[in-house]
Amino acid sequence: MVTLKEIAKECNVSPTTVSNILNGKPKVGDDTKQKVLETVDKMGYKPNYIAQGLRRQKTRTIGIIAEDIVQFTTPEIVEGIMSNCEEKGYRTVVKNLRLYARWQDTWYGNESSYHSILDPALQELESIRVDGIIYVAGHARIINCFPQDFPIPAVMAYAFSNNPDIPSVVIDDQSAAWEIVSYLISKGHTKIGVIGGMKNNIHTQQRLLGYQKALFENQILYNPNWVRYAEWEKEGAVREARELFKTEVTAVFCMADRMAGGAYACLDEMGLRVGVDMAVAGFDNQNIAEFFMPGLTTMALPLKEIGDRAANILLQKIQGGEEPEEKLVCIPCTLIERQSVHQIKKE
Amino acid sequence: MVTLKEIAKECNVSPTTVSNILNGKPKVGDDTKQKVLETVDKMGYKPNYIAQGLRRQKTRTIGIIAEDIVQFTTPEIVEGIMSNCEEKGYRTVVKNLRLYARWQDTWYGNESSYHSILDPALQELESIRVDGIIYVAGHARIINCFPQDFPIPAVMAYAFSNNPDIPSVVIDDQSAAWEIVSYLISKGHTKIGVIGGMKNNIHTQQRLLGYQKALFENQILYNPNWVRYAEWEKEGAVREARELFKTEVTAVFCMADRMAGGAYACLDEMGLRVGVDMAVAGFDNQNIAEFFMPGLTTMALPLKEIGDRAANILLQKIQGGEEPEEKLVCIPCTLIERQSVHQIKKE
DNA sequence: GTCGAAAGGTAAAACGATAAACCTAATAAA
DNA sequence: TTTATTAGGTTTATCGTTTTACCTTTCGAC
Repeated sequence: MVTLKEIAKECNVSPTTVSNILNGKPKVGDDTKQKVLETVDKMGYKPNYIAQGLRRQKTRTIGIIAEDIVQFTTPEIVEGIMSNCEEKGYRTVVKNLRLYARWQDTWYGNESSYHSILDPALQELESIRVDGIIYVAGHARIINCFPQDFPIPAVMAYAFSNNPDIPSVVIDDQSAAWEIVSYLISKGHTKIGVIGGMKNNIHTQQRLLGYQKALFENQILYNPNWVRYAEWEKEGAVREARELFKTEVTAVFCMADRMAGGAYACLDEMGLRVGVDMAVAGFDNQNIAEFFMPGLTTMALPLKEIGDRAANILLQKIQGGEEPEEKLVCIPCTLIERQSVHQIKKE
Repeated sequence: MVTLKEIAKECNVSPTTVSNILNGKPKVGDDTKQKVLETVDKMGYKPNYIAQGLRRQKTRTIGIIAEDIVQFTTPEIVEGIMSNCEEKGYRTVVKNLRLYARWQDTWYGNESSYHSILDPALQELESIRVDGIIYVAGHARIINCFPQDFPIPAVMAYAFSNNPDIPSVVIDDQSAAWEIVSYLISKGHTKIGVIGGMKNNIHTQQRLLGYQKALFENQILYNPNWVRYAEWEKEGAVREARELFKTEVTAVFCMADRMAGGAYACLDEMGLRVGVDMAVAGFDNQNIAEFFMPGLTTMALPLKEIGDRAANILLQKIQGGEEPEEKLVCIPCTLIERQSVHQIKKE
């Protein structure tokens, strides 16, 4: 591989001059500059980022820690981070924790097993001397991932840090739930069931609040019997839907598209038609939603934007040294209207 | 950040000794070793991979070039690469070309626009001084991505290189198509339609060969009128299915699950039931397949294994210097049986 | 004619680790 | 006794850049 020094020798100048030219420093003559640039091109010189990093003590590299890269939310968040970083001349290195694969879909390991997975990844990023780190969670919760005095600037995406110094970028669950439940109400539904995720999960709780708020604003009584909890998966949702659809609900708000799939399956069992006999609303706008028949009305997650904002905050911190004024950024979701929610007459 | 030199001073030994201890070299006394290791731990020393990389002229980093990381096949291939590399002590750096996003879903840009996207990514990986590169394609074709005398060891995943020195790891399209069509035949179907992808695409052509082979082995006449081409997407498949289902076919082999979604939609329009009135088989086992109603019988892509094998080949080349004996590795797909294919009586 | 500033450079040190060569004392072998 | 070997180190150079400090020459102003 050709080095600066070789370019310098070829042009009869010092390595310093070549370096100055390539880095756009002033005080170089036009003819020298041209000759050097030509030689660089001719000899196929590629700057050595390793050597640069060592000397500059800056790598222009951002570390991304992903809880699970095959989780459906992750690639798009990562892509949001990457494209923003790339635009600003930063590289990214992804470490995949494979959390859910390792915990065999239990969603929650214990704290010590978590740290035995996380800490080596963190170590590694420190050894690479990344300039900053973004942690991409698979689902929202409060995570104890960065120690109190963590030396590298960091940002959380899609979850909260228990360390108050770390900014977090999350979705606005409550408003999103409010929006889609309000939509159901606008279509004439007043008896609206809910199939939530895990009961103590932040997504579930916030979305339930949004549901309650929408009901309250429309003076609809909140009936706790119509609120059921599955485990974010289709099977549990089928089970809960069977019970729920014994009641007089005309619509159901499922807190995940996968669970809406369970509601569809249950209705199919019962010989009822989605969007005709029962309205179903989802959440996530996972790619499966458009293949449901009829298409699932749902809330689209602003995944790419989450990554984008997280990167913005981190890079601002790194480049300008400024702390963001808001430590918690909530991004709104978007209603995607398909055919699973029908209009009914008000009673 | 604490350095080797500081550890050395603290322990009254030379930096070399500390380095030797940390790298497991022989010729160090047990007491010195223990003292150094304690100090390393106490002072929180993290080796500087940047400095290591510069001195060793090896970064233990593999570059991954992804055509599009949000393409459904990509994350799992990448995960396969990452977990294999991690196991062997290699890091990975992902560059996302965002090809399909940039080409606005046309699937094919022209050669010069392609290189204006690829070349900077390649340059960047060279500047990082990666030890090797894996190119992860979004769909199979012959790609002109590495120049003839490319100086860094490289491997293609999910597509072919036009440079014969570069090994490729791809799926065995023909056998997979043969397997699922044979399955249809085993269920009594003899009039089997096909909805393929783009006509000149390698996947399409190979899968068609598998289809023909299965027919031939069962002495079923090949009827070209039953073979239609959509563009890998649902909408085109609906269009083609409308025509196809005017014929006497009892089953259809769709070369992508998304297109099977189109067949489902068309059958729904016509008031026919999948898995009862018409058998539908897919390809990909994309996550949507299990949410189809009834569940879609399809071929699962060995994505993780593709990544795993590609990494194996690359690392062997890097570590041992051996060229792989086979330049083209085909990985078989797996039949996933759900409910979209029913048994019919033979005539 | 001298002083100051600017233009256009160069030399040497440094970033943090490691490889290669070298050193010393103790022990073993001849 | 002499020589060789080994254990347990140390010294020095080096990887490819960039930074800091320094050096000329030229030109314009006074």
